[in-house]
Amino acid sequence: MLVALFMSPATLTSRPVRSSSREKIARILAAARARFTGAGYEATSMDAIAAEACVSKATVYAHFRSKPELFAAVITDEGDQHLVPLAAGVHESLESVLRRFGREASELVLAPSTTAIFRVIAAERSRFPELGKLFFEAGPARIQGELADYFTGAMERGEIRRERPQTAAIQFLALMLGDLQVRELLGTEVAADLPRMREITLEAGIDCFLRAYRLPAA
Amino acid sequence: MLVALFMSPATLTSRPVRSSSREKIARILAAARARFTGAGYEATSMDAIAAEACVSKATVYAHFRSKPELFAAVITDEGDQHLVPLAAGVHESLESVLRRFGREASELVLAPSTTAIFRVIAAERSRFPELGKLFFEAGPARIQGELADYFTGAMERGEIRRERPQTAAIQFLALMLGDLQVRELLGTEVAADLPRMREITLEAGIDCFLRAYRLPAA
DNA sequence: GTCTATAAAGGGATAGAC
DNA sequence: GTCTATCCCTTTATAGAC
Repeated sequence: MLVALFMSPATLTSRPVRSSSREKIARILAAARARFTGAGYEATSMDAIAAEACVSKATVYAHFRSKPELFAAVITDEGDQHLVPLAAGVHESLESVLRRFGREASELVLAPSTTAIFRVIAAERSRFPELGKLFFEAGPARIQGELADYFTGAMERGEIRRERPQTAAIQFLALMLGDLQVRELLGTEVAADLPRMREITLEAGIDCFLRAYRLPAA
Repeated sequence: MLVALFMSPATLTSRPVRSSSREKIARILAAARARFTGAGYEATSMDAIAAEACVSKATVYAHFRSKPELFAAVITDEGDQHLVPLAAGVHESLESVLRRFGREASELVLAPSTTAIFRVIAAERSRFPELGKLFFEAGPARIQGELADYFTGAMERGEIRRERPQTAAIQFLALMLGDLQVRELLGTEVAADLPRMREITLEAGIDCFLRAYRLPAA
């Protein structure tokens, strides 16, 4: 009876079903993401996804019309998680901003989960051409843009040499990664040493960039 | 009769068979390479490879025990094609050497065939861990080593600032590629503009590197 | 060595009960 | 919406004739 006071008829009928359904969809997406990024698109079966999500295969098909559609949903869902916001304090030095931003960008790009999703998008490029562009725009392009905007200001303030801001941003990011992204994509056992390698590459990259771009303070 | 003079019995019996067999193996490898790099490992069927090589599937299995073995053979075969030899003339300027080497490396790494093989190796990293390492050692690592050796000499000659040669090599190569490798892997429609983008990235990269590393001539 | 034919298993997708 | 059971096709790999 008390239960009836807290649970309306609607809650007892349609609501629990819909709520449960939402959870199922979330579990399906999570399972699909794990399998697709772990084993690849073709090597992942709908059976495996259903099993990992603890639902029947028919339930998967009730929410996603087909395997390609589920894959697209996973990648799109990944969406805007690949942006590094760059908020420079007014009194912060150039070097300090670069180090902070460089570290965040490097950590994000070289994170195993990022590498895994990158791998599968690159692999399925011919089957899902639009997803590659989508990922590039949501990730690398926005990081570049963020940094280019900062460089525009730094050039106007006379902190760094005038050059195309976009070019400077691309070069800075390339220096932050060195060969680590390629190493990770190919799986050359950097995993254990990754944090150390990242830091070394970061410091050397900042040094190189500043030598090439820094202007003596007025 | 004349034919008999030029074709020994051995040629008429065993040789043609073995020669034909060699050709078949070559065709199988070529077909496998095309399919694997084009559609990916899982999406490529042994039937498709056999058909493209114009042999029966049983013939494929007569020469390669399984699909994984054929894949490994393809990647290994790719082998040492990814080295850029760096022969610097004695009287050649630093800038000229860098431009020549940078262009060759950039063209090699960004070639569609290289990108395609890179994609499939990265995608199959978990199933074939050793192939990723093999590719890195045969390709990027050797290019880095070649360049690092040159930088060692250039540092001793006082042409560039002293720094770890390996670090300088990695930074130079990163600057040569900018974001073009990532763009190509993801398929962001640079294909048409690629030669122009390569050249722009190359010049900007050399400029950046020289500003960071060049020492005034003694 | 090379072929045709086939075995054995797994995958995407759906029918139908609840 | 969710499940069980099933259809139908493709895939890897092999058997057996030549």
